[in-house]
Amino acid sequence: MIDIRLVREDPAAVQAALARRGVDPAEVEQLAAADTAARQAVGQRDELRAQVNVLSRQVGDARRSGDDQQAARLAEESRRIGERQIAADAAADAAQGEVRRRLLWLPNLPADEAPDGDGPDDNPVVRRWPERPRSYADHQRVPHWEAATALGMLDLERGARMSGSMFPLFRGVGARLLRALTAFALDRHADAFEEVRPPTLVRTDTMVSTGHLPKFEEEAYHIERDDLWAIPTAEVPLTSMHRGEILEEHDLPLRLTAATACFRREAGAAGRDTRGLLRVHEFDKVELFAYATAGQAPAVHADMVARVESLLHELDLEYRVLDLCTGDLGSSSARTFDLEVYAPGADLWLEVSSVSWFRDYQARRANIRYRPAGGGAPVLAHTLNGSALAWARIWAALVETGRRADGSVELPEVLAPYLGSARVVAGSA
RNA sequence: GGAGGGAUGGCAGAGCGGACGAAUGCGAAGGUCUUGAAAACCUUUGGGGCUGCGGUUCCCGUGGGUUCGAAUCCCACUCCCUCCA
Repeated sequence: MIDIRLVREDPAAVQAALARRGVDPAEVEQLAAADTAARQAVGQRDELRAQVNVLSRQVGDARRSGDDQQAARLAEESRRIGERQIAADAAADAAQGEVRRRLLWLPNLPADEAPDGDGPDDNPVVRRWPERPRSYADHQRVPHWEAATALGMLDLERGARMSGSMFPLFRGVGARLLRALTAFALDRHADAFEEVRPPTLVRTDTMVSTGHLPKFEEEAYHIERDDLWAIPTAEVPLTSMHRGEILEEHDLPLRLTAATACFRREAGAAGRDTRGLLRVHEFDKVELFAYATAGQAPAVHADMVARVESLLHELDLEYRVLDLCTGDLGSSSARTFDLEVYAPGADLWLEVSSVSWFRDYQARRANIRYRPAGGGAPVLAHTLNGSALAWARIWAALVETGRRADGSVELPEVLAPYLGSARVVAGSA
């Protein structure tokens, strides 16, 4: 949620900021009007409450001094006001609910530095590595769903038999490669990030805290019988890890990393990039996450991007960094860098990480604060997160990039400690 | 699955219908004393909303209810602990 006070004090600024991402200024006006109405309703309710409280105290006093007649009279008067208060209560609750509903649906304000744009085509490329585009041999121009299936690393057909299409089944070295990548990434972040293994099924509140609900309900798997949601990213449970808490400033930045499965319905994505591992309903991912002060946040954000890039260097994959424009920025995010890897076989840039700074948008939903080192009132924390990395697509890019003329695949040197001799995958035939 | 017990401020823990937003202890911050520290003593020490900054309102797991008045009584739910299967 954005700060309602900002809407009160400078609605034009909020309108201007949100207009950059296509929000109708009328929505801000309606929110401001709802807020005004809510404050009035709450004031009326509190006024009646105050009267009831005064009379109740007087009833007690009268009782104690033995004046039962006076007590009964005061009680009766208080009861009458109490009856009016019932309506005032309902009005105040409804008005506040309306403000909250509107706030929950409103996206975050983009950072000033976030580039303007209408959609994915307007995202500027801020960096690419290697600087000079690589050239690829013909044997690398084979898509992973062919190359890997031939080597017995991937079995999409049988995966689909179990769960439907877009639920991949990895096998043999293919399965081991996922385990290797996860271990590799967790090891690389162990210096600064506490490793966590959170639950992958979470309550509704937990999904609301990050902004995945109510707006993106269609994108998530929901287990109705138990009213639990399958997480689309470890960001969801990690944000709620300290939900409702007041942290100490000296504990910040508080950094966490987690390897989990992630689940996405990919509603509305029908027909787009559906082959192989390009777009799947379930994939493993290592996530980086941080709670920080406003002052720390930019450096923490930059560090996360640097860490992701460092992994990509080590895996020796060609990649580029995009600065997401306002038209493509995630709803909760103020600023996001996407990292895309080049997959020569599919001849596509694949998003493998999205490193986002949410400012206090999620913290306000999740009520995550910290106490300033010098004392004083608690302050909302900033949250940040990024994948490091999403393995299905990395897996695809590694297979395609590492494919050799004889059809075998050589995986990066850096994975040797995790793969041993399996680093080179030859046909099983 | 069944039977009990519990959930109160940073922590421990009292309160079980009316000056209770909450005793007490510990912890923490400031002060006195001291060359410095410890000890001792004094003071302060939960969070949110609205506000004409004088106030006012809400929060004792969550949501309802009873009552003039609820941390306290009733109901439901969630979570924790013990025992049984």
